[in-house]
Amino acid sequence: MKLATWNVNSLKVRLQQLVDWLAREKPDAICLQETKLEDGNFPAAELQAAGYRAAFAGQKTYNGVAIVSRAPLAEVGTGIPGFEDHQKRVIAATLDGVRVVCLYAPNGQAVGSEKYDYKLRWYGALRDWLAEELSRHPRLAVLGDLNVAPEDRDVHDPKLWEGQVHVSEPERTAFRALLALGLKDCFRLFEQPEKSFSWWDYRMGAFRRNAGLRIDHILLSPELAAGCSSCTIDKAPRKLERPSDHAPVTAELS
DNA sequence: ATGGCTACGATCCGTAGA
Repeated sequence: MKLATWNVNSLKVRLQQLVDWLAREKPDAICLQETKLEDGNFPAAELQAAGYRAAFAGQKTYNGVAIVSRAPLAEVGTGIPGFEDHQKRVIAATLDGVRVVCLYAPNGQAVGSEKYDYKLRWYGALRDWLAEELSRHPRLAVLGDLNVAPEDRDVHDPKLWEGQVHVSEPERTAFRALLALGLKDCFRLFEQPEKSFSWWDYRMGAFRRNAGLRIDHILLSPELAAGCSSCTIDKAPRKLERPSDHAPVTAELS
């Protein structure tokens, strides 16, 4: 099984790029973030024509998540149970016997801001919920834009970013709390090129300079991690005209 | 230099992203 995640930064703008990517990479499922579409405008017909069905939870302008899958999607749920949130950041579904959780973590804006507090609260609620999901679903895959660069090697210039949002110690601690549940950072199960990133700022020629962060992640339960054979970041879509600022991340499972 | 793009919904600028 091939699973992927991609923050498309507007599915309306990136639909053709997504359809092209699906045709080329043929994943079994892809988790999308920042669709920025109300559910009535979700391009279900276009994706169906490409051979995929979808579960989605969106809103205008901001946020919005979707799971796009070849197999039927069962037990679809949205949001973190018990965590009141009008922002559409979470959708989960079961496909081919795998529980897939698609996440768009809050950005956090600036350390100490109200949005930063919300990010840490969101992570706390996420941890508790994933602990339950893991006990219910031994085959659990958590994919998405988690908006945390877990280690300094996930940051192009750790000195420049030191203490900043996405890198601050409380955020990294919140991220590690997910790993403490037994989830594995799939990308680090394998030898990877140095300076591997999944996001590059649109400004300052950041992509050309490879001035990026690795903030898009695939976390796997122990059972799925044991059968994982690869995890890669595909930089090709970032080179296209009008790209998303994020690249897709893909994992192969047996 | 604290900016520099991009998307969006609103106008011809503000908010947000990361």
